[in-house]
Amino acid sequence: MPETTRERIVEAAFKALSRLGYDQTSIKDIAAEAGVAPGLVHYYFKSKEDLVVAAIEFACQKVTVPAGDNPEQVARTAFEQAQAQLGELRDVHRLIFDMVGLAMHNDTVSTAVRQFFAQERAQTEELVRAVLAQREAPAGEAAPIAAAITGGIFGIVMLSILDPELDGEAALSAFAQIVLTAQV
Amino acid sequence: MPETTRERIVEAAFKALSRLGYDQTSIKDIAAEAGVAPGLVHYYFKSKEDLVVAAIEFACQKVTVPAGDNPEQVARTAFEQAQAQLGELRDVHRLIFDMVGLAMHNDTVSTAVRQFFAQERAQTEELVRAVLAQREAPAGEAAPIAAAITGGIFGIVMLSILDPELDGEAALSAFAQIVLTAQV
Amino acid sequence: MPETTRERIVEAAFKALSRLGYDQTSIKDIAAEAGVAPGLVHYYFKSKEDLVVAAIEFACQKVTVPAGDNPEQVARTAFEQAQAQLGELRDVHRLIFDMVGLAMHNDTVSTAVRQFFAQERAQTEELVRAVLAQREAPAGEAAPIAAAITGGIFGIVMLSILDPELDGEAALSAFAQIVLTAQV
Amino acid sequence: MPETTRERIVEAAFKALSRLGYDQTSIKDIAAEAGVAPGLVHYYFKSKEDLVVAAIEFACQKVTVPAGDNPEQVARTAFEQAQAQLGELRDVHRLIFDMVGLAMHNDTVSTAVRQFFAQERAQTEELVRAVLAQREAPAGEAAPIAAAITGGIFGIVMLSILDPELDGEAALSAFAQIVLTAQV
DNA sequence: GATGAATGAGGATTCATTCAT
DNA sequence: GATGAATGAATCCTCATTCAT
Repeated sequence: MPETTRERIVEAAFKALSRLGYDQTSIKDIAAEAGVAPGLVHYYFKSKEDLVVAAIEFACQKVTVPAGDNPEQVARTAFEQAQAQLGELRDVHRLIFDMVGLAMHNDTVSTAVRQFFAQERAQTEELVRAVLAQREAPAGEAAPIAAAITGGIFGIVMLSILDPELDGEAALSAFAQIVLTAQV
Repeated sequence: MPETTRERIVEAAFKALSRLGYDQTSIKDIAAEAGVAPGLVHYYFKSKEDLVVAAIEFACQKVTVPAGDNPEQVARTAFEQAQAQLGELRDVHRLIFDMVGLAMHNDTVSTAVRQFFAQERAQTEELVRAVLAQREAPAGEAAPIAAAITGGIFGIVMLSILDPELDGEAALSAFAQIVLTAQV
Repeated sequence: MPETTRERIVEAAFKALSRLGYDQTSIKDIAAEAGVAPGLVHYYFKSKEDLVVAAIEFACQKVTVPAGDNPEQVARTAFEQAQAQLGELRDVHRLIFDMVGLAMHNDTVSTAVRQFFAQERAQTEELVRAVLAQREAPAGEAAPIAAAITGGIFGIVMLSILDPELDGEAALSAFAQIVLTAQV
Repeated sequence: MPETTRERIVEAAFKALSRLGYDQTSIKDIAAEAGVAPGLVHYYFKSKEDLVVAAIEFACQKVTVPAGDNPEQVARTAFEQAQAQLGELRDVHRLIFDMVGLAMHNDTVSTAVRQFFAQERAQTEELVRAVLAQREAPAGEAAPIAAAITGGIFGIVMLSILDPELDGEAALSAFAQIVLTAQV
């Protein structure tokens, strides 16, 4: 595994940030997690902020997209995948929601977080267009619909992370049915 | 308006936290905003954490609920209100999303944030039940549906706060249509 | 001795800076010298820079000026005083010459150091004018003469601090004779 | 120009130190200025201190001395040269005055700085002796006189570097007249 | 209730120096 | 000779918290 030191640090940052949250994670924590000296972190990253951005980008890579020929079918799969990721990508989600707070007050981080969601929205929009085309419906509302669906999924994920009592899978199921049976 | 010192501090905390974010807001900032000495904050609140909880509870009070006889109509109003609150309650939303990050790593705050969303979900669930009853549909799925709708709205609000380019109102409109025309 | 904590810190800064030099003196050193917690230094002074400025101003107060009726006589006394201060104000001089280096690269400190020398120059200029008047000589060149004399004295003091082998008193004597016997 | 790497580093150190000051100049800065890797600096110089000494010695070489048959005339030329150097050797002077602060607390640097001024003083003393001989005056006081003149010139240069408002040339003119018309 | 001085731990960051390649 | 990754100590500064008044 030809992993560079830089990559080790980014991965360590991702883990530590996801576990402890931005302001409870010190550079020292990250260095310890990566098994390097604290000073080395600043050799690769100008500031904590910069490292956080790299960690967010690392998180982005963990997100995968379903593909297929039948749009309606892909949409179903996407919802199922969202349910599966409730567990699989818990660390990514924790990081992202932690960063949302930071993003509201920090431009650099804001850009990275926005990119994460923009990427999600773009993929959803593409799928929405395909489904609308399949249904021979007008595609005019694809953008707001995609925003609504993306927002919807992440909102549900957020609630489910915050409240372990809440059945996230059931909520996502309900959301899937709502979306897939709606008249648009 | 017989506002107590304690209330002044809570309100100042709400303002400062909403504006600057949790870890950029110092007790000194809050004391300055309230016009009191820093030491006094700890007279009323054991710790910063405790004050934050009070600020979250203060934010909860700002949230209002639509009411009415016709459930379907109330639901429509609720979505419209959500759109209006995109602007009106921006400070509340900023505070809440800032606290989400904190809540994932801090039990005390977690409880307060969970309560905020639980309250929202409970109100939505009640409305969902009413609508389902009106439509003579089975009410079994009311809880997950309410979770999906609540999550959906807050997810969209979150995206719209993060990205000023995103048209939150249009997304909420699309979401309203999706939810109201779905077959459940 | 009704000395405030703030004054204790300034005095400690003066002592420590004069002894160790700017970049070898840490805030911790100063706090220790003052007998207070490190954090308190920043309670009174926004930054190390600010504290240094206060220390320079403190040093300024230690400088005294001779006075008298006969200008020529006052001038002689002033040179004698400069010799005496070679020992008495050694700490002030060490601080000032240490700050000269800093002043060349730091605006805040530059202002303070400039003020120190400007004050010296102004006093010298006043004396030069009085002597020229007494001698019934034209006063036109008072400013550059004052600059030359002030610069001269501090230059000699600098050399004498740098090189313990150099006989500062003798050099100041020679300088006094040069200045007092010159035809201007 | 067969400049060795070592020389490139020393020159880069001179430039960087003169521009930024001792403690604002990192080894990395110097390496960058020289176009070499940071590690190489320590291959040629045991420590930053050692490099600084080399830079001071490099600065010494930039200082030239007037020569001639008529001592009184050479003295005049020397003062004129001092005025010209106000601009030409500004970088040397900046470096030297920056190092004065360091020299007071650091023996290695102190030696180098002392040597710089000792060299100046020796040249001045030689000239003083020549002038005194020409005037057929006793040479006994040559050493303190030379110290006074050297200190005087550098003191004026220092004031003029510190305060751009001060007319250094005029002050040096006044100083020249004082020295050349004095009865010693 | 209210003040604000005082504490001390902890954080990000910088940097001279070392060393394997 | 030359590189640049790696180290770890040290620094300034911030801040929640305490407490005498």
